[in-house]
Amino acid sequence: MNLKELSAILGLSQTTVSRALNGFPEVKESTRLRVAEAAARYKYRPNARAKSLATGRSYSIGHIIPLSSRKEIVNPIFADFIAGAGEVYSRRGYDMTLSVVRDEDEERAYRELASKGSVDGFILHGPKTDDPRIKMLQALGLPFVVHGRDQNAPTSYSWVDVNNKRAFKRATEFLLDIGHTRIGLINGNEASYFAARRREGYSEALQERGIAIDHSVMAADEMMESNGFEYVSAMLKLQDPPTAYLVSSVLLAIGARRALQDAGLTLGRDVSLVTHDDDLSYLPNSGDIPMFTAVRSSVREAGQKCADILLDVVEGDQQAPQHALWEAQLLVGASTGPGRQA
Amino acid sequence: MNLKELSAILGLSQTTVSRALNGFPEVKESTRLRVAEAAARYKYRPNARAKSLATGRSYSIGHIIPLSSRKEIVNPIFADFIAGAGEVYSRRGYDMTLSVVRDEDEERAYRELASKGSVDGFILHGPKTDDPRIKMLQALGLPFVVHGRDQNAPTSYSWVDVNNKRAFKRATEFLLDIGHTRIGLINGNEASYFAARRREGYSEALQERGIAIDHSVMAADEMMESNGFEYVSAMLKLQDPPTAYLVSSVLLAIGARRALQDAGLTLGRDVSLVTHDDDLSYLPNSGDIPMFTAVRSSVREAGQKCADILLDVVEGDQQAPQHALWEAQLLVGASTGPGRQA
DNA sequence: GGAACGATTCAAAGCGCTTCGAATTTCGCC
DNA sequence: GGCGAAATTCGAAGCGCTTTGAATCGTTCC
Repeated sequence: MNLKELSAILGLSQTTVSRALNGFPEVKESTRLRVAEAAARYKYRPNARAKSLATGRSYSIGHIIPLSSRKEIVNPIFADFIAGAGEVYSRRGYDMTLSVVRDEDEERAYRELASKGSVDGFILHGPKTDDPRIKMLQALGLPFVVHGRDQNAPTSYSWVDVNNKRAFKRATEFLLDIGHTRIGLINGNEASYFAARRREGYSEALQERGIAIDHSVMAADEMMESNGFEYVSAMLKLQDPPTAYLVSSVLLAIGARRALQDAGLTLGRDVSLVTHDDDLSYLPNSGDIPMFTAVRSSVREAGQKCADILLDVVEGDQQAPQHALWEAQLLVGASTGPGRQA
Repeated sequence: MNLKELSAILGLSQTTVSRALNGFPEVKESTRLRVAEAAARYKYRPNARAKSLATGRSYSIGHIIPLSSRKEIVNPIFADFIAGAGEVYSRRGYDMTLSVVRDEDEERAYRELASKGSVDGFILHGPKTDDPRIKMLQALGLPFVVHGRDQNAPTSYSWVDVNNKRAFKRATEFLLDIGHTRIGLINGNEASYFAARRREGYSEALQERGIAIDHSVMAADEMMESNGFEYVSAMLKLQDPPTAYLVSSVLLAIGARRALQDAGLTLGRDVSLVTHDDDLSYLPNSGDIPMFTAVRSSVREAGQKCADILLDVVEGDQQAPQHALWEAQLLVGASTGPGRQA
């Protein structure tokens, strides 16, 4: 069933039917009703391609998911982020166009989706420090929102981010307050802006208490279980291993726990750990007493927020770049306890 | 830059330029070259919407991701599955259209994407036993491939699946062989066909050895860390707790390990565990000695296979339904050891 | 030299929808 | 009863591409 057929059935012009369906004011109310009814009865749905050709809008938002080419890892937060964004898209009548590409093809993927007219805007994931993609997207001219941010970027743009520096500073201070002075950091890849900021927070907290930065208890890499295990295992072999760890994701924390367990150490008693918690649906860290003490911020909500901001821009309701900087909650769980007196 | 402009520059008709670009035979070779060169120089890319309106094809594949409405959980395997499928789409010139919807809206989402003409086909995820979506998709008339299968479905369709029953039977036999007779099962939601099959494999292996099925050591639920923890914790409180566990995902296994650890038990020594391993990129269970003994099958490869099969159908190279039934590898890792003599 | 034919190229219609500008109705009021 | 404005509705053009059927060009062959 297409517009032509539907209007023929109704004995109206395509113009009127189209307007009735799209809520234009110049259609008589009784006509609108009649049209709506017929549309429902014949299950008429406008062809999205034709509509978008006619309007120049595609009603689809592009997400480019880079595949770390060395390790072929998909960032596990995508599932939840996309769930959040996807809810908003559905609600507001948009689709999501996803491209999974290797790092090196990422820029091309953006250009292609844009020049093919497949999307009305983009969500940019995981910006690096001095991320060239931001400049590129601005040049492309399509609206976009960044999940995360890059303060070094030359101009302004919309973003949604967690105050990563503050979160990690607070987490570090929390560990210091309960008596730890030797704190290991297992961070995400520090080329990413968020990880760089977390490290700054960690460093700043230590320095303010006069504790020297020790690179032998700092690591930065992909946030996967095995890395949590590897880096903590390595640090345990040091002369004076950390008595506490600050890690950048629950997956790292789980790996860390495994390493500690293998060494016969118990989390929350022998060693403390604070993790960043993206509140992933399949890795809940909740309950009466969460298993990990954590700085938490929901990736899913970030997805919703990014989508809402982007659609506001796409629909022209908003011109000026929008920002949302969220503070992470500090949640005390079972993985922390007083530092042993050295 | 659009076709009209490009052909004007070249002094050719749109027809010829279009044909040159799309590899039709009736274009003089020298002309084709000239066109290709100009297209590259001016970075011409055909407008996907216009192309698809003209051809009736959309060059996009739909994935509907259901959000478990009770728990709002996104299945963590999606990230890897989509990475696999996405690679194939990119390579073969397709996009992926993703919709995240609540369970109850799923059927509507399929219909909508289909009637809007937004996609050329679908991938159906996680079929349940007697899944109504399969019938519905057949009625819709668009090609589709199921990741997993439902043997109770009335008619034939394409699918890619793991031999879940065999895998779990082998895993159970493995545990039996090394001396375990009391084996707990922490399965995925058994409304899903894959989980039902796994349970069959488990049951069959036990029955063949004359061991009674005991529902008090069987659980089936969402495959998240916390559930692994909860169910194993509960089973540990039984009169005679299992000496071994068979679990349906690495996340469950991780939760199980935590429960065991909290009870002062060590995996591979006091208690054994075999897990299904989807080989997720951020949860690697590898290394010289994998941390978990596992039956493994790559979800990412399944994504690739599904995509390839689907595109073959979409492009008309294939008519008959295709099937791929993969056997899982049984990988011995560190989580299993001889059962204690009771 | 011209008919016949294959090789190229082209003009125009059409995909299904929106939207501009014009035409037609309807209505209030003198 | 008739006029002008407001309320509705309509015809047709256009979005950018593919594709059909026709036109043009260059060769070959008698």
